[in-house]
Amino acid sequence: MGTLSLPPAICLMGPTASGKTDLAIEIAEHLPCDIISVDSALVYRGMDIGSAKPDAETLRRAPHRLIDIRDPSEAYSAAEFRGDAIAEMRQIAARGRIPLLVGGTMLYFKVLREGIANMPSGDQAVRDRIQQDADRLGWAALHERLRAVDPVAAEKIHPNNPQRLMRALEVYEITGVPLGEHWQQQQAVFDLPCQLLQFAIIPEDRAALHARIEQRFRQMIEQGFVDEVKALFERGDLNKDMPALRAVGYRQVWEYLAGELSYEEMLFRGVVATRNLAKRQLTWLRGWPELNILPFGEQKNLNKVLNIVNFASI
RNA sequence: GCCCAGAUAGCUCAGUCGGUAGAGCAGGGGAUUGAAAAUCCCCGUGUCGGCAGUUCGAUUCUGUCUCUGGGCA
Repeated sequence: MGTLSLPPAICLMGPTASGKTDLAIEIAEHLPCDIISVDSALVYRGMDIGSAKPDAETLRRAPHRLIDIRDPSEAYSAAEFRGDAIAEMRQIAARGRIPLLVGGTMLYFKVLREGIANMPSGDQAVRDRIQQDADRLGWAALHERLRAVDPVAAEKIHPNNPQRLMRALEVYEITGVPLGEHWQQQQAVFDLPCQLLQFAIIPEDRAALHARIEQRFRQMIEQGFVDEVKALFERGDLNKDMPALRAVGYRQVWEYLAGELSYEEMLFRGVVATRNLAKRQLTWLRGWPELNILPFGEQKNLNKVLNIVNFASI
């Protein structure tokens, strides 16, 4: 582990629609905490309803950092998140307060804890070039190309996974060093310089979470989700391949607005996409190290968190 | 009432020239290093609508009944 140059922080994780935000705000009312959002969709401005971003009133009472820091035309990344989050944690600690990291983007939590290899960020020009090769030769051929220069990565990446093949080829093309070697070079220096007290809301009953997800999606629609996406749709400079518009719900409403889906189909697929997301989030959480598990929708969760935090004497 | 078309996995359907069946979606499990709310991998026994007949053998052919569409009266 690296040096513990920062005081401990609290993490609150869990699948979508599990009530993380509500619990976080309660915690912030009882402890001197400042909230940092750990969410790849909340970073986008103008994406409020469909991302279940806390409303303006809530944000006034309990400010969230790392929300609304990107335009939907821009990309954000796990590596950027790590740098941003640590900077915010330092600031919060400097004021003698406790960072409370809340969200459902599990890769961000992982990268925060364990670090990320020092590699170049994505380069659109390089990606376009690789995509052209893929269109011409097929991804199977590109997988072979990767195997020749980076057998370690090729072994780990399935030939049907264009996104990861793309990234591995991109890193090699830009640096001339295989992804596999970058991973090797990753050192303890990347470890997070502070202790984390980790909590996760994990629904015991999947059906209950599914019900909540469907109810919430319908509620978003009632609150004007379609108009929200319509505003993005009509800007004219956005498209549905951009990371922001690939977000759950936004993609389906976008396709509805583009005439590719009926209203009913959009509703159904939006709910399904959200359920699938929750499942993937729960997969991350299963076997997550040093986790304090909180049941779904329990009043006692706040006390449980306060007790454990007290015990850890933060 | 008559005619036609259907009835197969939770849903939409394919298929079996007679040897008890498989896709997509849903659902479940897993992976996860600058797109991660992304991307990808694995998982399919179901009285093949009921009953009867032909047959060594019927989900498949025949008859009949029930139900659902559509048409004609």
